[in-house]
Amino acid sequence: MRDLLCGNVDATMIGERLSVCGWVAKRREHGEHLAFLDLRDRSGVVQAVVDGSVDVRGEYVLRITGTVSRRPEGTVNDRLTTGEVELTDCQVEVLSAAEPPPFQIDERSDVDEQVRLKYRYIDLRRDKMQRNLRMRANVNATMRRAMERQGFCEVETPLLWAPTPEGAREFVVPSRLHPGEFYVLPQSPQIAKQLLMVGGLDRYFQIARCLRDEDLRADRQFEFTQLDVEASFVNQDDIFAFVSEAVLDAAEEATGERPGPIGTMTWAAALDRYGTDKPDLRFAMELHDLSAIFVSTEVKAFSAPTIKAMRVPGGAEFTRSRLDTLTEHAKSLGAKGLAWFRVTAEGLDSPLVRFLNPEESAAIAVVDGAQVGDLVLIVADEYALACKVLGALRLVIGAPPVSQGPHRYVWITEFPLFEGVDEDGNLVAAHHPFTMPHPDDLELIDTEPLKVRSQSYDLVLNGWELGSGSVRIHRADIQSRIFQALGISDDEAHHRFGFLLGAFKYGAPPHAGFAVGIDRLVAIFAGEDNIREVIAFPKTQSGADLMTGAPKNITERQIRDLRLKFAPKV
RNA sequence: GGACCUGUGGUGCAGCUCGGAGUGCACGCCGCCCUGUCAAGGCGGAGGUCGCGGGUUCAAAUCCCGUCAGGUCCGCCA
Repeated sequence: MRDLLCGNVDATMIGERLSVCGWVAKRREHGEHLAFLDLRDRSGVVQAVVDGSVDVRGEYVLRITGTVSRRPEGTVNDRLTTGEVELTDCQVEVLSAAEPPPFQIDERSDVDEQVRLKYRYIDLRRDKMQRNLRMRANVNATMRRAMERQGFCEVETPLLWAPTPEGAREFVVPSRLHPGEFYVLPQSPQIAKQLLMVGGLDRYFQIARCLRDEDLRADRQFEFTQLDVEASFVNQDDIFAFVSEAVLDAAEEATGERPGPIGTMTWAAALDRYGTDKPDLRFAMELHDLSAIFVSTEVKAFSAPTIKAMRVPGGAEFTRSRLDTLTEHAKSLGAKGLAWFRVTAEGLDSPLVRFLNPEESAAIAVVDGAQVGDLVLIVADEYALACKVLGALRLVIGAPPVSQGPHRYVWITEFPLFEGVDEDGNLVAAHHPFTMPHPDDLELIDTEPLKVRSQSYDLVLNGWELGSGSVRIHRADIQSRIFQALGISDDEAHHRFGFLLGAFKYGAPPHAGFAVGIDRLVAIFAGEDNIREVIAFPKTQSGADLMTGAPKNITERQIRDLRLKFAPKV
């Protein structure tokens, strides 16, 4: 039907008679004797010259057969890759007529996302969406090659899985053949891939869809895609090497530049220095601890276990209203307040300054090498809250847009095994209950469980959590101690994870794994601050698909077959 | 569950503080003119439940209350 793509027509073809197919991107009519048509397909645009008027409108689908000709002197268009040539003596065949689209398909117009999502099939014609989805396909292909090269075997795992309550809320699928019973869609192939290790697959990967019925965000959809990895007879460093290879290959494919090796940082250091477990290393503004200086302070606002300070370069210029906004932000995150100190040539400037003793003033004035013109922000609270609040302010004040700055990867290691206790007083697993504790901390499980580090790790890029993984427990004795600590009885463990524990009885290899969030990875490569821009058919924040109308009612017949009934709305 | 922002011809925006006739801008659309444009140009035209409901008022796009939709965030995301 066509000889080549619109964007590939070039000067080497001059004189040839060729056919191209595509959509009318633009028409410029000059009376009844001359018209220009820009024909667009996935590769770009080419100009066709029509002698006489032509009865087509925007977005008509055409097949144009014409002679590739050099454009006349002075009419070359440098902004088009095909701008040197044009198609002449054109024969135009209308393959499909089109109504005027609900919005204009060009990169200049900024269309409301509600409209774009309703007509996603039109939105996808835009050059940016074409580029993003193509980049995503290339990233997938590159990572798949990297895993295969490293001896990994791609295995598909079920979408209809057994409920394993705990963790993310699961999407539930009613069973027709077993009324009253349910499958769930996997939050991740976690248990399946561990069973593949018991099954001797040795090195598994999958570009896997994961589903979680949790509230959506700019970086979270109900369904998302991971490069899911698990390997036997390996340690944490081996996993870092496998995953780095795939991610760095993907980065090189997407950006044309291969990043250097990915460094590591402990979870404790990340929290202490950046106030988060996913630090954005594109900029400094590290947190500093002034607790020792204020240990016996007279300043009431600073009578707290932890005093955390952050220098804001040039921040002395912040208006009072901006400082108030920052204070409100800090309070909304749970802080009691936010103390600010302008560093001026005459000393510190702050409502609190008259309460400080000279030693305290001096310490604040030199935080992080502060200079005249800088601002120092201080949060006084419990350690974790002070870090978290200042870490959030650090991002609000300093973080560059997603599309700017270098790509700074880091492995975050030694996450705590437990992240606190639930309302029943039981410990809560920070990662999942199959995570191997740090070998040096096994003795602390019974005495100081919250201090136990785990062999789990995250990959972070520019402040985004790209994925996480861990060395898994493969020994029944350790697993049983962990279940005990989590308040999961033998009976309950057997009920919930019996098939996995059963499998481990028959010879489980030591194994470890990881999963990389592909939506987020591609979004950052594409300079998008929202993963919807790299997903063909995403859902809105309320989980609706504006194009299909999902979620929708099902028929009475379907309800009857599934033997469902609905509780009245509360 | 909560906080904040947005909603005005097909699209994007201005108008909203400080109420006074659906007023304006750009793009698109329709008609006419135009033989080298490429964000083509010129002339003319059509197109509106100011998201929806209620309230205040002589009078509401504008003020108040509620609600729906979209977005950003907190909670949530083993």
